[in-house]
Amino acid sequence: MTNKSTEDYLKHIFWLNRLVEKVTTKSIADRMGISSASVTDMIKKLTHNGYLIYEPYYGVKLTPRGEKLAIHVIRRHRLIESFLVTALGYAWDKVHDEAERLEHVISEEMEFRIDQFLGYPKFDPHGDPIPSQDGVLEESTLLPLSQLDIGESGIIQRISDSTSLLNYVGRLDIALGTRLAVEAKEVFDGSTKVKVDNKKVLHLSRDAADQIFIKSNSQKKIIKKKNRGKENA
Amino acid sequence: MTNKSTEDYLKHIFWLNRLVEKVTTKSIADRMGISSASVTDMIKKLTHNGYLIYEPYYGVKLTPRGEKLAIHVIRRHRLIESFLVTALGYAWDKVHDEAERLEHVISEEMEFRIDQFLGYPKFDPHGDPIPSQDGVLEESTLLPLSQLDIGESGIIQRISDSTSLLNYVGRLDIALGTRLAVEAKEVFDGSTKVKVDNKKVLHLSRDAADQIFIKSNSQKKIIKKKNRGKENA
DNA sequence: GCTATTATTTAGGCATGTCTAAATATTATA
DNA sequence: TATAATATTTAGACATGCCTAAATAATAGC
Repeated sequence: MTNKSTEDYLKHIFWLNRLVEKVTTKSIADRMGISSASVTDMIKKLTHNGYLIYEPYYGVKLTPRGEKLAIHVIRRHRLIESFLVTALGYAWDKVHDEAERLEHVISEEMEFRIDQFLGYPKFDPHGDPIPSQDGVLEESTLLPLSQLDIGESGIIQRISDSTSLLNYVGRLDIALGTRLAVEAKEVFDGSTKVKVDNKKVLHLSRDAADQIFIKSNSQKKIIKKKNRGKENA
Repeated sequence: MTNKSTEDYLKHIFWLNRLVEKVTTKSIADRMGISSASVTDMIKKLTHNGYLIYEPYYGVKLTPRGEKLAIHVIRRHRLIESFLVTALGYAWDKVHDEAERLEHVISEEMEFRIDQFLGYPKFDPHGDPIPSQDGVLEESTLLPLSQLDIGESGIIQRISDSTSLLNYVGRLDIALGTRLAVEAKEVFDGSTKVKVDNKKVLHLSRDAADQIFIKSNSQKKIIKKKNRGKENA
């Protein structure tokens, strides 16, 4: 079996790869909150073990083997989150940390039994797609709230799985399924003014609006957008 | 939080204490399958952290703090085993290893939610008592099969939670609730000949008969008996 | 194109938990 | 009780994964 560190590095690298052009030593260090020197060491080990290809200053790329393991960890994470909500009645915005630890210790059998218990779900409680058993992770076709134009509206389909974000939106009383309409966008700081369910009006920061995903009424082109931050599972 | 090693040492010491008079460095090393030198090191750390009192050649004793943590780990282990059986349909003799890993990572909240989900059970799937939330572990009043006399019979209430034993009894097709009657006992090796549910006849080794516990029809005195082996949770 | 900034690696450490081999202490036995 | 057997500890290593400080390499800006 692989160990926790390996799984964590590969998971973070997998997500970084969707966020930035080059997954460099420093970007990994920043994301994981550790020193670059430590990352250098681990990159050597992961490369040695066939999970990565590395070119200094250019960055790392996951090998098929590395990507497979990363996606497997994400699958376990999302299945566990779903299970905690469904079987144990956890609030959907409180499952992240528990899953973060459990994802490294459950057996294949437990993974399978959870999947079965849940009826082979396609999405987790945040609206994130659950990778299939054979390692396929669906690409999202949803738009971040930050890309909706003024006057557009839609329903929240996914909210990035980050503890601080979920805490925040939890306090705002919005969740998956909530309908939002964009009333205004502030050029200065990129914040968005939205009307919630035709009632309350909220101001969401650029950061938040980047991580809240909408199925728009007028579903339009998806623009490849680079943001940053420690979202995802 | 405490770490896995600390929890494992304390758990093993707790059980050893019920099995042998003196929990020595060597007995811990043997039980855990590691070297005595390693145990010496860890005893120092655990003593330093207030979990143990140690006297060379005499052995270790858990402090109240150490015993509390050991029992807490046992509680988590047994709740997890129960949960895997009840919620995920695991076979009762296949949950040990999974629980062995999960017991070190679940949160207090998860422990509580599992307990609640199960309806605050008093016993796990092997018939072992689950320690209460405030750290009380019931003493068993059951008799090991090895102590029944010829002609006595009873029902299996508990089978020690050891992977190899459970594997063995699983193949023999006996489980909690099975009625056994003692037909003969072999003086030479301590083995027991039992009739199962008035049908099949089985020969059980001394080792197995020590770890299968019976509620006898003629419930009699409990004799403090010392056995050995890596049973328990 | 050179210098300043930034990124990366190396060197040397530390903590954890394990090992083997050798030294030392204790207990058991003849 | 002396010696043999056993238990324990010490010494020196190793792997993992992290650190800081210093050295080196690359990129960016003037």
